[in-house]
Amino acid sequence: MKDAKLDLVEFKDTCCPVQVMLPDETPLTDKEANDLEDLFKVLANDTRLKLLHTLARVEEMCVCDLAQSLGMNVQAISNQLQRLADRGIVATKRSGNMIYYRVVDRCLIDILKKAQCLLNDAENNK
Amino acid sequence: MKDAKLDLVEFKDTCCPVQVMLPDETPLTDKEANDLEDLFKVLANDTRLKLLHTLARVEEMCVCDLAQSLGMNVQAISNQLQRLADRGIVATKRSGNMIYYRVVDRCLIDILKKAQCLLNDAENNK
DNA sequence: ACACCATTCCACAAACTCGTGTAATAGTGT
DNA sequence: ACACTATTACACGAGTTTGTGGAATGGTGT
Repeated sequence: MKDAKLDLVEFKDTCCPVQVMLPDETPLTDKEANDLEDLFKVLANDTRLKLLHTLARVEEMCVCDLAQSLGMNVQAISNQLQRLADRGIVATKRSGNMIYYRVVDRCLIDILKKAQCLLNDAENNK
Repeated sequence: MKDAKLDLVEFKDTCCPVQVMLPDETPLTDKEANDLEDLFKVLANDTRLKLLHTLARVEEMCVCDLAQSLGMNVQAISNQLQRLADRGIVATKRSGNMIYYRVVDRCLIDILKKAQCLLNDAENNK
C-alpha cells in the first residue's frame, strides 16, 4: 500500500510532459472534440468511477469481487467494465474461471485526482 | 496571445499542489462519486468542450459570437452555457445588450489538457 | 412609446444511458 | 458427461440529454 503512493508520484513525472500541456493556438477540431466527449462520457458514471477508483488501489480484481465490493449486480458491473474495456481504459486477464480487470493507462487516475482536487477547491472557496 | 501561454504555465504551479494528488486509501464515498459524475457529465459534450476551449483562449466572449464561431443556433449555445454556469464553471458579465462568458476556475482547463494528452498517448501507442 | 437586438425560457421529439432479468458461453472438478 | 461457477450477451423499460422553434425578457437608441 505504501508502494501505491510512490507509484503515483513517479508516474506524475513521466506521464504528461509539461510541453504537451501548453495551450495550442488552434481551435478544437470536430474529431478532437468527439474524442474528448467520448472519454468524459465514460467517466461520467458513478459506478464506473467507483470501479476505476477501486482498481486504482488494488491493481487487479475479478468481476464478482468488484460487484460485491460495490454492492451491485454482477451483470451491471460486467456491463460497465465492458464499456471501460471498449475504450481501452481497462484490460482483462483470465485465470481459471475468473477474469481479472486492471487499469491500463494510469494517466487516467491522475485525471481523476485532478478532478477531485478541483471539486475540493470549489468546496473550499464556497 | 503570448500571454495565454505564460498564464497557463504559472497556473500549473499553483493550482493543484502535489500533496493533494497523492492517492487516498479510502474508497470513494457516494457523494464523491456523484460529484465527480456531475463534473464529467458537464464535460461529456462536444459543444460544451468547444465552448470551453474557445473561452480558454479568448478569455471572454458573448453568446452570439460563440454561436457564430461554432456555427450553431444561439439557443443551443445559450443552453449549454447555462449548464456550464449552473456548475460554476463559467460566469457572466453584462455590458449593454451583450452578456460575456468567461471560465471561472482555470484548473478545469488543465484537466482538458490532461485528457487531450491521454488521448494523444493512446493514439501513439496504437 | 416604439422598433430592435441579444439572450433566455419553454415544450417537444429523437437519441442515448443504465440497471434488470433471462439466457448463453466458458472453464473447473468429479 | 454432468453439475457448478464466473462472466457475458441480449432485450426491455424508465429516465436523461440535446438541439429546435416559438415566445418571453431585458437593455438600447430614436
